[in-house]
Amino acid sequence: MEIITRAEEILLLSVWKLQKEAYGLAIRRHASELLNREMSVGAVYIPLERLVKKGHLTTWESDPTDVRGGRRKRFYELTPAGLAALHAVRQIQQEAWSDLPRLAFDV
Amino acid sequence: MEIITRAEEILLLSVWKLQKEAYGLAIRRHASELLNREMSVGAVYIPLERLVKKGHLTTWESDPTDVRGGRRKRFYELTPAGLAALHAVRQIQQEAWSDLPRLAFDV
DNA sequence: CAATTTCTTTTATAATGTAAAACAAATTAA
DNA sequence: TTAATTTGTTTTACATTATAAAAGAAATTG
Repeated sequence: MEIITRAEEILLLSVWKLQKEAYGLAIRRHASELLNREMSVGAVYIPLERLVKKGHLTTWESDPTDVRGGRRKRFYELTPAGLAALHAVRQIQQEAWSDLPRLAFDV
Repeated sequence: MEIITRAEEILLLSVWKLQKEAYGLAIRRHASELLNREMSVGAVYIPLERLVKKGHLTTWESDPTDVRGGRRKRFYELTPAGLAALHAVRQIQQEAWSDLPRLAFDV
């Protein structure tokens, strides 16, 4: 199992969280909130495309809705492989953060 | 606060964990165990050097010991800034992993 | 059909990650 | 006293990932 990067983790979790509203700009907004800084558009779409290619996400283009102007949305959904990758990284994190000794400062 | 990468997180936590034994190859061994794969030498020393430059680690070269052959060790220690960076990333992780809805599969 | 809105794609570059090779400093053996 | 061995670090060269900014597309509204 290839370990995912932090950007990939945040994007996969954003897709998971947003469920039926997981499209590019909404993912960008959510991920930006998690990170407390505005992500650029490219910093979202390019990793998303990579995650699709790796099989961690599926994607499709929506039909136009009659609710708004603007271009069609591209939606994303987590695959079982994507979920497995998240579980794997979670496990590593928990292991890495366990049994840390006291420090000389700021304990 | 610049968010650290996963490699940086693993290396900082390894330094923290190893305490007085935090030198290059020992860090490599520990981080490799955490990730369940052998990290190359460069994959450790280069990010370590970057972390020193960013102020997240301090480093110094040991005196030779009379216990073994081999070159002197370069030790590393976490700085308060490094600890703060770890706390920051930890907080983001906890937020990102909270309140996730049920999935259609493998729940 | 021009203007506006919402959204995605592309481009170009910077930063990070990695393997492999080279190099260095110590001890031990011949 | 030097060759061999051991342990460790540094350098090099390249692949992958991250990012900002610009461009392009598809929809609605005036």
